[in-house]
Order: sequence, then structure tokens, then C-alpha cells
Amino acid sequence: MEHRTVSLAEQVFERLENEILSGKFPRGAVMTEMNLVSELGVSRTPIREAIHRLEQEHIIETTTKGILILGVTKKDLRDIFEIRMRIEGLAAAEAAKRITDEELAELRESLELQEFYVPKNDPEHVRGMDSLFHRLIYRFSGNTALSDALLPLHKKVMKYRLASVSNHSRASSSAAEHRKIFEAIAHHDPAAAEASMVEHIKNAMEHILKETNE
Amino acid sequence: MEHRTVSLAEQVFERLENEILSGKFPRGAVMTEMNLVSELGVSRTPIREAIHRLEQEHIIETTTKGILILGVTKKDLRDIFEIRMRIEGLAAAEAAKRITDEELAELRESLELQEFYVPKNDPEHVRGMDSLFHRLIYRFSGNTALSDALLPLHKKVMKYRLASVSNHSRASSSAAEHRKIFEAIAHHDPAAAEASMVEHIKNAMEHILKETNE
DNA sequence: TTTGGTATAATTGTATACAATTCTGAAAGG
DNA sequence: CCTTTCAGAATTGTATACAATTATACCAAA
Repeated sequence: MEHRTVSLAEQVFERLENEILSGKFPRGAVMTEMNLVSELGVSRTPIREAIHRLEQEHIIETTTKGILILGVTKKDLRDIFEIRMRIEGLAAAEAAKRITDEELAELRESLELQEFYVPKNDPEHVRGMDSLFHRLIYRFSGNTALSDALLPLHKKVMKYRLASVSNHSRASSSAAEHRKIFEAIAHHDPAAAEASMVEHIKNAMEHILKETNE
Repeated sequence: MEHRTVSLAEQVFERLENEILSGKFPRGAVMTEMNLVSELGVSRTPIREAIHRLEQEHIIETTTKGILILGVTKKDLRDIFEIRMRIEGLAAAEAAKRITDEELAELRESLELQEFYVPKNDPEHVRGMDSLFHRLIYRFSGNTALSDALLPLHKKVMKYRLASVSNHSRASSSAAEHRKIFEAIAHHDPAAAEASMVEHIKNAMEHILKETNE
């Protein structure tokens, strides 16, 4: 088969991760590698690679009967926010210390796009820009271990975040909170960046846990 | 080939991870899948699976020229401790809340073995029991996301931890600090467990960063 | 009816063959 | 002497064949 710059394994991983974390496959469902071979039209090799990555993130489990979907429970959600409350502020503080002008421009663009989509009532795009904003801060923190720790936690909230920003009032508040974080980072003020990020995570947690019934 | 309860891929992963994190392969070294095929006597399939797991943990990188060893730098070490300072106390607190008697017995045994090996000047065994103590607390926290976040951070300190506990005075203090954490967990006192764990991580960090020259 | 066993099917683990890209070095031309 | 080009080697990505285990279904016997 012809070679691609993005490997099939990577494509399969992203597709499966997205489908599982967005709730397309329910918790408890079982599939097999051969199911995926038929559905996705690629061989077992890239599928197995994707499966192993998902297993490492505890999103699925492989059993003798096939691949068991675990997904993300409400307890996982509480556990995740308890961790993010403690370390996502650190990411914002570090980003405030070391961000470059080019990086700041990238962060600003994601924020302004989020602010653009909020009044349009476009939850999918709002969520996309919301996620990008957080991921950029992870990256710009310059702390690889921190980014590695936060990224999987952030991804696992994906489904619940969409529900959250579908509430227009919350989407609006969230954008305002991002604006505050951005200004602190832009002024290279670590303490303010950390405080506003912690406040933001706290608000997001409260809203998501309140809205979620599972 | 005959089937094993522990897959070849898992064995290869653990061996390579251990060898890289213990410093057997220096940062910057390059190897290829075929090198490992010759050395380890298994086919590319399990080797590739192990390689991908190591890549996901940012311990190695795959390039067009082969597998590049990244290992753990002193900056990584500082970054890691900054995170552990913030969340490892949470693990201790959660463990104090929910630990069972059986789990407590397991934790006690790892502690007593550590205390047994310290006066024998046996750094390898001391480190082994030291690591086990922390990993048990991660597990007993009942917070999978937290355990998933902490375990890779903990593993990356392996090499430096051996140097640290090779100092008899530090090994002795470390065991005493573990004893304090254990007592707090045994008394189901989350606040005391968290405080003593944070203190312990802080001491470990100071000692390791002082001793490490890279 | 229930239980036990056996053959078959289903599933993952492993090895290997093949495809496509990229690196390397040497030769040719300026 | 330097640059460019081209062929071959080295490397990873992918597909597929094979091995071993485990699940399943059916049949027979108590």
C-alpha cells in the first residue's frame, strides 16, 4: 500500500479515540480486531497499534472475547478534575513565563475564534477552539511531563465538554474566563495566569458535574 | 511460537524501558528495530509494539534513521517533581480514605522490607521497595487517572533514585518518611497522609536535584 | 434435565513478506 | 574542488500467514 505522511495506525487511533470519547461506542460494548478490519478497510497491523494505545490510556481493555469499551465514567470525570485543579494552573503559570510572541499570537487566534463562534451558537466549533486553547497552553508550558499528563485528562472530558458549551450562558462565561487567562499570560504574569486558570477549571468542573447524569 | 501468559511485547517493553531509564543506553544513541531483533531474538512485531509504547511516554523517538534514545534529562527531573509535589499528596490522601485491611498489609510489608534493607546497605533492594511503596499508594488511591499520571513520572526518576538511596543517610531518612506516611494512611487520616507525602516528595526532590550533575 | 466432554470456531499473539520512503555514497559534470 | 544526480542500501509502514489459546455449541450419558 502506498505510503502516507500520517500513518494508518495514527489515523485509526485518532478515529477510534474520537468515536469512543464522544460516546459513539457505549461503555461495555465489545468489538474485535476483525470487525475493525472490515469497517475501516485496513489490515490488523495498524488497528492493533491503535488498540494498544487506547488500552494504555485505559479507554478500552482487551479480553479473550475481544475489545471491551470502557469510555469515561462520571467518577473518572470527578477524578480528572481533581487532578486538573492541581496542575493545570502550573501549566498556565509556566506558559506565562516563557511564551514567545509567535506562540502568543497562536493562542490569541484560538481565543478570538472561540469568541467568534460563541454568539453563533455553534457548540462543535466552540468546543474545538476551547480545547485548542488548553492544549496550546500545555504545549507552551515547556514542561513535557506536564503536557503528557494533562493531554489525556483533557481528551477524556471531550464528550461532557460539548454538552457544557451547548449551554450558551456557560459557553459565554467560559470564553470570558479564557480571555482572562490569556491576558495574564500575555502580560507574562504567572501568578495571575495560575489563579485565573484554577478559577476556570473550578467553574468548568462545577458546571459539567452538575449537568452530567450517568 | 508457543504462547506465554505475559506476551513477548510486554517483556520487550519492560526490558527496554528498564534499560533506558536506568541509563544503559545514553541519550542521543540510535538503534534500529533490526538491531533489537538480533539482540532479543524475537520478531519485529512485539518489538514494534514496545517501541510505540516507549515513544508514547517520550522516552524514545522514532526517526527515519532509527530509534533515538531520549531518556530523562535534569530539566525533565525538575518538571516531574514540580508535578509530583502537586498531586502525589492527593494520592496519599485518597488512599488514606479508602484503603482496605488487606491493602494496608501489603503496604506495610513493602515498608518493612525497605526498613530491613536500609541497614544492609543494599541500594538496589531499597530502591525496589521504595518504588513499590509509592506504586501501591497510586493503586490504592482508587483514582485511575491519578495513577496513570503518576506512574510514568515515578518510573522516570528510577536512575536518579538509585543514586539517592545509595547515600545511606538519605536512604534512612526516606524510610522514616515512608513510615510517617504509612502511619497516617493506616489511621485513615487523609490530611496527615497528604502533608507527610508532600514533605517526603519535597525532601526527595531536594536531595536528588542536589546530587544530580548532568 | 443437567452435566460433561469434544470438536469447531473465534480471537489474539507472533513471524514474515512486501511496499514505500529516506538516507548514503559514489560517480559524473561543471 | 564542489555540486548534482542516480542507484542501492537501510529503515520503517503495512499486509498476511501461522500459532496458540480460549470461547462456543452440540451431543451423549447419567
